Amino acid sequence: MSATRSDRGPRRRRYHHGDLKAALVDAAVELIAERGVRNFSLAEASRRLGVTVAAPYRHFADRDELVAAVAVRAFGALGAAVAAEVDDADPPARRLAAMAGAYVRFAGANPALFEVLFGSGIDKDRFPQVRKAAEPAEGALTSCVALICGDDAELAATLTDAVAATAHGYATLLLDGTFGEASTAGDVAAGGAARATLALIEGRAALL
Amino acid sequence: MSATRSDRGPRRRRYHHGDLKAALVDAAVELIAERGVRNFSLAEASRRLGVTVAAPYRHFADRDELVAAVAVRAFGALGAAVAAEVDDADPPARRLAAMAGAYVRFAGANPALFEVLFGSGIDKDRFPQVRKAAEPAEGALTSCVALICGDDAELAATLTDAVAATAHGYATLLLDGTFGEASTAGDVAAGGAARATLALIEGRAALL
DNA sequence: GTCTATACCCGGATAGAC
DNA sequence: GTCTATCCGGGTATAGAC
Repeated sequence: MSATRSDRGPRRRRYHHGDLKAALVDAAVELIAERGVRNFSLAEASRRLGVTVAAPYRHFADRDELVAAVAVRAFGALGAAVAAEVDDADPPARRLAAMAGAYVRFAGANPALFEVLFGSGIDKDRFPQVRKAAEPAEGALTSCVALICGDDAELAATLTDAVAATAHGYATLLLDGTFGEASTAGDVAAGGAARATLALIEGRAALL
Repeated sequence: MSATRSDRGPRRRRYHHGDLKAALVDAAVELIAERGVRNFSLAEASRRLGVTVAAPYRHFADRDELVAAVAVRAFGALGAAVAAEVDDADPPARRLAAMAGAYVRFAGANPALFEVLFGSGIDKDRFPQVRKAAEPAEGALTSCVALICGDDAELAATLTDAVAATAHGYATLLLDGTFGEASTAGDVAAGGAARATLALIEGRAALL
């Protein structure tokens, strides 16, 4: 048993040097993508980086704090995906439908990240950064709805909820397998969300 | 340390007698309601029943099999809650909206059970009973939609998805705290889901 | 059908050396 | 800032007695 540490196992270079914090977030994203948030552990992230289990505690108070960091990143990616869908040349209704579709498509393409955001019982009071990170995406939604509803603030608020809930529902059902496991399921769900959004807009008089 | 087993702890009577299987499902429902599916363990359920950790394995192959049994029960309760909302005297649109509201209200009233159904990564291929248990609720939905869409099967299928996704979205956002933590949040979400359902019906032409 | 006992593995978290 | 070493707790699952 005289094996030195570097003998056993296909570990990467160690992080004696710099940004272990950032490296941990990267590793966490990878691991969560591979095995889900549920089975994610600080210990395994440490192992993957070739670092001892004690090291992360210099950078994160506990496991949850690292998961929160992943959530911040995930909200950023989600916001970018939705914003990328906005084409100012399109009429507002079309834009809103595209945003709903992008939301669902993001969930289908990044199920683990989406799960971090909504299925990991993360404490948003303890980690206000997470709530903060969600604001860009929310803003894109509300401002687009405002264009449709004009100055009817009550309708705008209700329609915003309805569109958000519908897109979110398609996304979660997609991840639950309701639309099948095939690679086409994501497109089916995204298309459904987009058209449902249009239907909500058309029938919005019934919202009040 | 000569304490006999019955000395330590406020255990209930032991189950040397009968329906440990049913008792385990009951205990699981309680525990999951108290602490969530995530933190549910066979071991703790055993403890609560005053039974050793080995006993459950006579009745369930593993933890997941017990969780699946809880899911079957939960789907039954959900189906009953939705069906109870159907009043044949009402017009179909109103009925559908009421069902959506009932779905959301069930989630708000039984967050843990709802979480078992959709947030516990339960393998529905391994446990087909779970999928089976969902059918009554689905049937109530589809048959109501059929009354609205007449013989347009494609529209019916799309509207069914849209209504389901919308109700599901309101339910999951409700449990995520989006509508606040107050006791009124459930009613807000349920009302929103019902009205959004009406809007989807009104605007259903945009679904195709 | 339930018990006792135990083997096993894993994760969280900390103390103290370097 | 990372290491070594370790404690602690918890859950899963099995073997074999009763």
